[in-house]
Amino acid sequence: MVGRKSLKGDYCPSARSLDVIGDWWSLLIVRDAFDGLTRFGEFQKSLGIAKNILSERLRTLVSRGILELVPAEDGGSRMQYRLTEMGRDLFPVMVALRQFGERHLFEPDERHSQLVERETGLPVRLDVRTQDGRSIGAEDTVILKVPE
Amino acid sequence: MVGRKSLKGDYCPSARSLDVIGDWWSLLIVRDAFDGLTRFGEFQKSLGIAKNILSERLRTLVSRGILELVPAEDGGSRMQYRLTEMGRDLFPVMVALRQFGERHLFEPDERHSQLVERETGLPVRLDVRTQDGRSIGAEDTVILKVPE
DNA sequence: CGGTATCCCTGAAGATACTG
DNA sequence: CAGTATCTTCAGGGATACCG
Repeated sequence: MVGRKSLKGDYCPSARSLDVIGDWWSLLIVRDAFDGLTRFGEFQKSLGIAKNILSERLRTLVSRGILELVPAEDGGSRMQYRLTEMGRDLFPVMVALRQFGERHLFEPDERHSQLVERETGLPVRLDVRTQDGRSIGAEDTVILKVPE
Repeated sequence: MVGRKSLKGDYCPSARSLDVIGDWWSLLIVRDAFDGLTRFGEFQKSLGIAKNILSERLRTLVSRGILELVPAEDGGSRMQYRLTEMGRDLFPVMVALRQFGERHLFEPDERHSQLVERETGLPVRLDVRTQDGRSIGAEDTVILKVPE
């Protein structure tokens, strides 16, 4: 994506994810998609990105299966970009980024947008757990490598 | 970081996070740090990155408070890079990326590394919940914007 | 080993004009 | 409105040489 080698063949799932959505604009587009944006113009206005760049990014995201291009609901001939099921699986990534930002990148008195449950207004959190539900930290984990 | 405007002033925590760790190399360095790497040479070998680039990235990560440079444990005069507490708070981000990659970017028969609890060997998972512990999806949430 | 200093090159991003 | 087509710029990144 930049001047770097692809990580398609890497055995590490995180690396592959970075290869697919690891560039700045793509993540911001996905963020906006979670935020309900669907139209080319909406993304452009929100991001202040050049149209050709946006066009290329959207096309890439569609080709990777993160977004899909579907007829707009308003019945017109226009199309809209929507998150696929795969795209929606990026939700935890977005929440994790948000949580980190909230915790470390705002001054105490500084306000920021909040992610809450629609029905109840309760703040949304995210944590790492074992399969049997115990919450754990990085220190408690280890990576099992694939034998080369 | 690339040819783009800074998001320091953005009200969205996700955007700010991307501003701090949103480039490819930084995330891979952080991944390796979680994996236990601490030395310049270890990162270089693992990533195959040019030394000047690695040097600059490490310096940036230190200046942002993600990594810290501490005397090596072996008593020598060497230093080592370690995750700060703030850096360790990126753990959920890494796990989220990993989980997405595992789910969507590997063939069914393809093997990948695994993140497990050290003590028990149990796989590690991550999910989004409300404050009172109910697991929820993106559809159930909404973003409360900060009034401009 | 653990970097710093240069040089160069590529390609990502912006601006702008144009099209259906 | 929703893009495509060009052109240009500029900084990120690789290679290499050098240093304590």
